[in-house]
Amino acid sequence: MLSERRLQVLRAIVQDYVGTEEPVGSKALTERHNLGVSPATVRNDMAALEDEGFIAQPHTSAGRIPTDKGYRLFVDKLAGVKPMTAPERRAIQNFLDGAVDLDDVVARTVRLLAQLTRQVAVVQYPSLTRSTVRHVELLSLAPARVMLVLITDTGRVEQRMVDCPAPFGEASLADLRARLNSRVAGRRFTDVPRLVEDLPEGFDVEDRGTVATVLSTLLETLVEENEERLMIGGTANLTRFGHDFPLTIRPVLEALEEQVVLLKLLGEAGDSGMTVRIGHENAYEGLNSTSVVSVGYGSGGEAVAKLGVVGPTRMDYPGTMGAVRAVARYVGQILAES
Amino acid sequence: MLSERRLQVLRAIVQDYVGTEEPVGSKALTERHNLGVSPATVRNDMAALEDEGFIAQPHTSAGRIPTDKGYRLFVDKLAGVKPMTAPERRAIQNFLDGAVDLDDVVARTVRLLAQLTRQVAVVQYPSLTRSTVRHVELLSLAPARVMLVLITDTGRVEQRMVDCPAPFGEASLADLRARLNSRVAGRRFTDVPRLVEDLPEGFDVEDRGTVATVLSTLLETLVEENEERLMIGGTANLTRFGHDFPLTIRPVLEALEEQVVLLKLLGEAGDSGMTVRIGHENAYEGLNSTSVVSVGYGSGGEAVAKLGVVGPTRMDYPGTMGAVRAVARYVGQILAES
DNA sequence: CGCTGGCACTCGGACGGACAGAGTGCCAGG
DNA sequence: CCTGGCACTCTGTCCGTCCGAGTGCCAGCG
Repeated sequence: MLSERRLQVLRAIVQDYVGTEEPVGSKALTERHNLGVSPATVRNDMAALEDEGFIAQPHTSAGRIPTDKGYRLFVDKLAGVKPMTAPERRAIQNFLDGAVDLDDVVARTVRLLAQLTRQVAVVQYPSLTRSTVRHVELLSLAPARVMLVLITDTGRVEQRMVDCPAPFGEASLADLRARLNSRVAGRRFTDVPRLVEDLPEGFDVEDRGTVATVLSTLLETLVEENEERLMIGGTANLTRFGHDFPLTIRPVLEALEEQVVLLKLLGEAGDSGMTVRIGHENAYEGLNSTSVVSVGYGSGGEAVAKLGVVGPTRMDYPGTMGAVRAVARYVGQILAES
Repeated sequence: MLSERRLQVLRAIVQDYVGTEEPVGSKALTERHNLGVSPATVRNDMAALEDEGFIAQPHTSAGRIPTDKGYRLFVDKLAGVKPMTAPERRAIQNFLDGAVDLDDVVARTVRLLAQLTRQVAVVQYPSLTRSTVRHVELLSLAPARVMLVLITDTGRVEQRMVDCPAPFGEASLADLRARLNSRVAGRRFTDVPRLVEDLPEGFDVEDRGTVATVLSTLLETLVEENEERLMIGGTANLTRFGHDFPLTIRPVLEALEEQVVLLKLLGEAGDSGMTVRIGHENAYEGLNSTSVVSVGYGSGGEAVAKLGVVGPTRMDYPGTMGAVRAVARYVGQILAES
């Protein structure tokens, strides 16, 4: 077990390194933090911390920088979450309150997060699978062509074109619309398949094919995982990443373009509470020199989607975590109101 | 006027510089292109081209690189558009054919363009203002709450929540829906305001307020320019930009995040045919070291939106223009089919 | 036993001069 | 008008030196 002072030394190293981006030496440490001991003592502590794998030196006779393991300890034990100041809270609320629809909420959230943290922000659209159905609408566009519109409690709208095997009258359509809504409105998406299972049986033989087609399209829409959408922003902040650009930045940009990767990343994060993945803790290799801070948000008590930021492992964890948590909270409120 | 050979020299300089990214000297030119003259002659031509402002040297005694003006001449007079090869055409078609809805078409187009050109791709969603209305749907979500869904001929769907000043019955809603659609279905967006002007007059006094509210929301949706959406991709290609990263790349990333800037950029481009904006020809300062190649695309003869790529001024213009044109053509076909 | 000051050592980054190579401009001659 | 030749200029690179920051270790002190 590490002594109290050694933990303080680690904390000081992380803080200084995050601030200066340069390896920090024993002398600078004692000058900037009054640890009450001499550089020589700090050197001994540093050697111990290095043995344990919390810090490393880029070259012999250079200062130390934290390792992923060091950041992990810092986040877990040495630092809290820095709460937003009152003006910041007001700014967040004002900014989000102006949103006119779901797209706008998400867009504003991305901008806000990117600005607050000065990092890359990622916001997932409220997930279909955890939402409930508000309404299902069927529109006849042509005799054998129906548009299916699905509206969720979070305001998200999905639409699909359905080519029917046989012409489908307005009356039948109205009938289907009514029956469908009476069964699924207000229900969770996961329950829908069970609820509509026997629906075709109530219809005339000639319409059953069409009903089945419509239903299967509906179910597809519900499960289709690749319909999970997300929005990213603040990529310009990547330029503040480090000195060796092309190599570091490229895989990150690539990862950000692969929505699948990002969704997986957010998906792997814990369901409740804030998750911080540091450097190599990220399964995706291109993000090995980044940290991801994410948290669920939702309109009620339950999380319907996640949001977070991607930044260099050398980031201000307390501040970032504070911003992410605060934004998630306010977005939840906005969604609950609408 | 420049002699034929001097134009050839300029063409050769552009081609070599695009290929190597390094200033090109007189000797290298004569070796790689058989111009039939000696380096000394080429040097004289280069001096003339430099006097005219088509090329420049980064330092005394370095090779020459083309200026924006040089690229302009190259694009206008010296190079054509390189057509896609047959396999490339097939690949484009195959890739786009798999799309399931409008979002998917746009997403695939972005990926495709980014891959083909190895640059940043920008695709604008089919514009509302130039489209026609396919259907307007009204859904009652609560006694005084209506959802307005607008479906366009290009498959785009917009929805808006409307808070009514007074409760609005199902019968009235159905009435409004029917009257509204009979007037606007199949019409161009720009005609809609005129067509619905006197609509509230046909309703009971107590419903008129609600009808007016719904209509004004509809009109808002139609004109709201900031609803012009676009999708970008291939930002990872920015890492191939140049050597002096942070400075070059940052303003570009910032511009790409400002959808307003991009929309303006595409908007300023000519309505018909392909537009190439080189370096300082771009009004937006952050893009002064980039070129933008854009073209309109549409489902019929008329363009409903634009797409293009953003890359370094040092780009393969013929190839890029070929790819952009080909993709626009196929996207138009896909839209016409659906 | 832990902290401290001192000391020798190592290494990276900055500085500066020398050098090679590429490219130019100019000029005289064909 | 083209060409070969020549002197010049500039950049990038290599190499040796030097300086400073930082370390590890050790002996001494409380």
